[in-house]
Amino acid sequence: MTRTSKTFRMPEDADFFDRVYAVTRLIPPGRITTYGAIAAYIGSPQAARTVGWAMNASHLQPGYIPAHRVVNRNGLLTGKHHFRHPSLMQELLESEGVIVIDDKVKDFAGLFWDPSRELI
DNA sequence: CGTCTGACGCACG
DNA sequence: GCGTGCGCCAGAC
Repeated sequence: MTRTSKTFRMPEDADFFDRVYAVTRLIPPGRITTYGAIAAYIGSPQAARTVGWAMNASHLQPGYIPAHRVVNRNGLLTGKHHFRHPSLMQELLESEGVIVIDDKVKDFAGLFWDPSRELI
């Protein structure tokens, strides 16, 4: 029997940013998701932009937040300029086996990790 | 308090 | 395929 989803309970009192970070931490290495998918999962399907804003402050949060695993809906590494070096986002992804060509994730569909589908 | 700016995404022309 | 406008949430000024 294959288990493709994991149980996960979002803290009731978590604010928007905390919810974003909670989901982002659950993205498995070598997989990717999108700003919009995270926004939709935490109940604000039109707040993809705000998810990006949250990523901008992710390095100030306690613990490790794999922000490099979040790309835009086309698989583009739109957040690369916010890492210590513009190439770091791609390097982190490639270290996990993700191929990036021209700032775009290869096999985006196959690597896409949708919290709405993976988390219960 | 008003206004602008985003690591977005969608509708529309 | 490209430009424009808007909602979403938060922070800067």
